[in-house]
Amino acid sequence: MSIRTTDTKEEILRIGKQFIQYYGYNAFSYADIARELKIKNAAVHYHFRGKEDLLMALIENYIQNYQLLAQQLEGSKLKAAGKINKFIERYTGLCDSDSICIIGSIASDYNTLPESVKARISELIEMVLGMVEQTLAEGKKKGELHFEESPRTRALLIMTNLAAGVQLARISGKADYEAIRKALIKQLK
Amino acid sequence: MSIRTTDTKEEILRIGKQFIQYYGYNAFSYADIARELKIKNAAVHYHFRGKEDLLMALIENYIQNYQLLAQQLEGSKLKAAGKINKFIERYTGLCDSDSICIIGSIASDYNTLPESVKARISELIEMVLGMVEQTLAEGKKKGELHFEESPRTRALLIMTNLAAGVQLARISGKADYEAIRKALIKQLK
DNA sequence: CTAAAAACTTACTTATTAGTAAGTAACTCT
DNA sequence: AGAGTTACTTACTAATAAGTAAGTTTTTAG
Repeated sequence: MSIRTTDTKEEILRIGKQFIQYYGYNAFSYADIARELKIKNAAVHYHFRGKEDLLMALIENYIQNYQLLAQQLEGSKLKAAGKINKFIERYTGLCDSDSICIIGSIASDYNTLPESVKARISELIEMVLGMVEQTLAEGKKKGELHFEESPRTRALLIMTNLAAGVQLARISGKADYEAIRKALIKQLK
Repeated sequence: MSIRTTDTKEEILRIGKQFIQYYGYNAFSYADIARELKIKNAAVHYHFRGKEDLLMALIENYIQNYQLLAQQLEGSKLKAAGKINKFIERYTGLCDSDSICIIGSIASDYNTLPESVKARISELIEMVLGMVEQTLAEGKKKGELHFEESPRTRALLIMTNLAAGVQLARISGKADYEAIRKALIKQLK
């Protein structure tokens, strides 16, 4: 068993994710990925038959990643506000690297995607919204969080604030994102 | 003086706007516009030297459009809530045509744009946010609107809810947008 | 050590992209 | 009516796009 210092397939995923978050899905090519990793065009095609396959793989990664977060939160002693903050932190991280979340990025290009990908994105969004919704519902039940709307609506409000917040931040600056972030936390108290 | 039934330049702008809002800025080409209008590629280049120039023209249109709205609101007898509703209505309209707002669309492709365009988008966003902020501030002062945050922050929250709301709606359905819309209105009471 | 499988590169193809130079038709102004 | 201007079309170019077939190197497993 040898130790592999670099795994090309994972590197492609890493760069692909970076490009989607930084430039947008329809603004980069396999050639760009190849150039970045100093491999050939065809090598990218070897690992991912086409761009859609790469995107699909990234979506699967994203889903797994959130499922992992769900498990961690379930087994944690964090209060509801702390759990919500874990979601918020992900967006704050994006903001720092002038990137937007994959969902927000893909949302702009949504009508250019094949049905198979659209369907999976839909599931991903349902999952994330469901997680936030459940966390909010529990927090409210325990008296840790306070809000007027239904948990679903509150989840929608929070996630749209965050998704568009990072989009806005790279145009008008991080101060606006920070204002949003602080307001979100305060609103739940 | 002849009556011109179609003005190619305006048709190009119309289709360009449609494509940006439906497919995204980096997902359509001049050839697509030409095909749609049954003119030649070069005719599009004649009116707009390059894609950036077309985008810039659309941004200018957008700015003018909002300035017009600003004038209309200033001279109107609408209460603050009614004015805010005028902003919301624009997004509701987009939602109905499976489209997203130009700003949201461009935000995804922001890092692929030349500095000149970036700067103008920045100004556009400042203008829109400023308008909403001012409306909110006046409404609060008159006791017509109620919210905790600063007018700027509240404007950020509303506009990000709307921008990402329409993005979300074409993936997860219009019901989610409607929930957001109603919550926004209710929150200000 | 060796065969097969995995991970590539080389060398293409076909389609699309943005863009332009040169020509033509139509309108408009005097 | 004729000259200039406007609004195009025709016919390209050069660059980039996705994708693939065939060959080569590297790794792994027996």
